[in-house]
Amino acid sequence: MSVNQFKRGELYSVINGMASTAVARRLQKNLRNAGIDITIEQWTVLYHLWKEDCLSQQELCNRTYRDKPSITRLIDKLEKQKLLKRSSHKNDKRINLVCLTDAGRALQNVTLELANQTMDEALQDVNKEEIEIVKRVLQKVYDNLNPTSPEGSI
Amino acid sequence: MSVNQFKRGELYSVINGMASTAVARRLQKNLRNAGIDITIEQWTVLYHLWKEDCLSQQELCNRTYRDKPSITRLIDKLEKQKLLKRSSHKNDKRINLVCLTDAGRALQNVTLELANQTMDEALQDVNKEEIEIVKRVLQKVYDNLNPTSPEGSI
DNA sequence: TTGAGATAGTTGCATAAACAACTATTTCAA
DNA sequence: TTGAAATAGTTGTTTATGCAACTATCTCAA
Repeated sequence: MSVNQFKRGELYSVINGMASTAVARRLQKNLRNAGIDITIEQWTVLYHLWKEDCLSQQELCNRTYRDKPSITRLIDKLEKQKLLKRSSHKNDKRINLVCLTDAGRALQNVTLELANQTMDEALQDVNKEEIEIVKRVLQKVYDNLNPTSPEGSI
Repeated sequence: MSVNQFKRGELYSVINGMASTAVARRLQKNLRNAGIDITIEQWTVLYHLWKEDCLSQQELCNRTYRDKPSITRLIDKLEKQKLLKRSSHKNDKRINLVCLTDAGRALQNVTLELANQTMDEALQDVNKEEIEIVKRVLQKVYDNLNPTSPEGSI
């Protein structure tokens, strides 16, 4: 018999969606209220470029857990808004390097502050230890379902 | 200073998406492999009807954490597939009662088994206590961001 | 009694997701 | 050396989301 056979239906709802959707909506709202006109999905791409600029699209796929078509289209939009720019890799013409523009870099501080604020709202009255457990469990869930994923990268 | 000021950027990624996306993709794949041609979003609607049949669309919104247009369209699709049926409320003509058909009821056992199986895959090597903490924290996150939400309903 | 406001549901528009099928380039082994 | 397989990226199709604006019905207080 399954170890987790109790109330798994409910568990599905918990892990899948409700909290993450609420957080996403709130961050989107906070961005909008600040007059910043990007979606959270676009923000996520920028976030990874702020951590390390000039990544390939494939690398952005790995880091954002999205598939290649999704990244292609997100980058299309961000390039149209002049927040980043595609350029060819010197030695490998298959690869697009995606680099921030000044406008893209300019969004970093404001939006990270908004994201932090959003997480503060979300995590009121949740203590550090509990947060660590949630992080570890959700990472474990991910790894269980993606055996060959890049290790521990969040 | 914020209580949760450590690595909140990473936290965002954890709570928002990566695990829930992985679970959703896996469940979708398991459904597909079993030859069952519905999306997980559609499945979620059916799930709540299996728990309690003949709910209003508004009630389905509350229970699935989706907005009204989303539910309208999911129900459009499910009605087209003859898995459920809209009917008018006797006393209040604004309300659509959404009830399962025999075909809709027939999917219950098979797909719940697949969902349980999926959650077992996802939660390998995660113990009960940790799961309870994750449930509690994510519910807390949701409540923090949705002050007037229906209590504890998962 | 009536009409303003609340509630239930629908439609339109923009964005994003998954998946399959496609092109271009590179790698590597026979 | 060359060509099959691998890798990087794009396009098409279907489905779903959020938000705003809309219609229909109901409630309740002046």
